[in-house]
Amino acid sequence: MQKRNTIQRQLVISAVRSLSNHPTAEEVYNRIVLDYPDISKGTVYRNLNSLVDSGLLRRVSVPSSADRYDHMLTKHYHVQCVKCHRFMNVDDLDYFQDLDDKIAQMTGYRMENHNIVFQGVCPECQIEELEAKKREVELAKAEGRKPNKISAKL
Amino acid sequence: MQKRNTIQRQLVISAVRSLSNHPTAEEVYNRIVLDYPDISKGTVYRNLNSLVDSGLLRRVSVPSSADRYDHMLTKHYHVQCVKCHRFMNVDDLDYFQDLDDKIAQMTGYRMENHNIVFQGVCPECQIEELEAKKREVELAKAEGRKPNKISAKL
DNA sequence: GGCCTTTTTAGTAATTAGTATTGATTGGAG
DNA sequence: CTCCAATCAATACTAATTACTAAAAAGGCC
Repeated sequence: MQKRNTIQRQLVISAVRSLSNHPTAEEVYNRIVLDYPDISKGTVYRNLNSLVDSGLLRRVSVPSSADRYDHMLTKHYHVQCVKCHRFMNVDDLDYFQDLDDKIAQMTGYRMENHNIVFQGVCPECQIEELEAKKREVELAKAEGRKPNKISAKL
Repeated sequence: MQKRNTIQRQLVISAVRSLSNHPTAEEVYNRIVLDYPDISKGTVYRNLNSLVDSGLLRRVSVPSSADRYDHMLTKHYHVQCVKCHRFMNVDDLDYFQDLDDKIAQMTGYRMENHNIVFQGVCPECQIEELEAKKREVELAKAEGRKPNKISAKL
C-alpha cells in the first residue's frame, strides 16, 4: 500500500506548515481552497490521517473541540484556556522521556508517547473575570443587595 | 441555580460508579436504560455535565473518541492502547502538582489541572503482533517468498 | 510517450458525539 | 399543600469526521 505523492497531499502538508500553529482540519481546508478550489474536505481529512500515520505530522487531540495538526515533530506539551479555549504550545519544557520508560515498566505497555494538556484560565480571561466581578459589585450596590458570586463560567 | 436531586441525577452518578472504569455517556445511558427505560440521552449528557461542573465526577477526554467519566476524584493519569483502544488508570503514580505551579509561572495562566494520557501498545496487543508476524513468516515460507513486514496497524 | 494497475480524488451521504429547544413534569422551599 | 424554577423526555439540530462511489491520475513497465 504505497503512498502516492499527489498535489493534494503536498498542499495539505504545506498548509499545515504555513498555518504554523495547530490548524484544525477545517482551517487547513480553508487555506487550501484559496489556491485550489476543487479540493474536497474528505481529501483533506484523508491526507491528514495518512500524513499522521506516516509520521510527517502529529495530531493534537483537544478536549471538547476538533483535532489539530502540528508540523512540529519534536514532542512537546500544550496549555488550553478552560474559558476561551485558546490553545498553545508550552515552550521551554522538555519532554519527559523517562516518564514513558517508567510507565512501560509499571504497565507492561510498549510506550509510544504521552500527551499533557494543561488546563487553566488564561491571563486575558482572568482580567475579564475581575471586570465581571467589579460590574456585579457595582450593580448590587445600586440595587441595595449583596453581590452574587460570579459563576466560574463566563 | 440550585441543583435538584432528581432520580435521573442519582441514576447517572450511580451508573458511573458501578461501571467502575471510565464509561462513556453512551455506556452510562445503556446501563440506566435497563432499569429506567424512559430516560433520554439528553438527560444523561446534561447530568454528566452538571455533575462534572459540581465536581462530583471528572471528565476524561480521550483522543479520537468519546469523552469518558470517572468517579475517582483524586487526580490521576491514564494509559491507552493505540491498537485496541482500551483505557485504564495508571495506579501508583502521584499527580505532579508542582508541574501545574511551574506552568502557571511560565504562562501566567491560573492552572486548574493537567491531564496525561500515555499511549502505547498493551501486553495483549504485543502478543497479537508477535503471532501475526509468526503467521506471516510461515506463509512466506510456504509460498517461497520473503516475509512482508507486518504493518503497525492490526 | 502510451498502457495498465492501483491509489487517490471530488462530491455526496452517512455516522458519531454532543447541544439546543420545547412543552410537560416534579422536587422541595415556604 | 401550593407553587414555580429546575429538570424532564423527546426530538431537532450542529459540528466533526468517515464511508461510498465513479471518475481521474500516479507511477511502473515497455
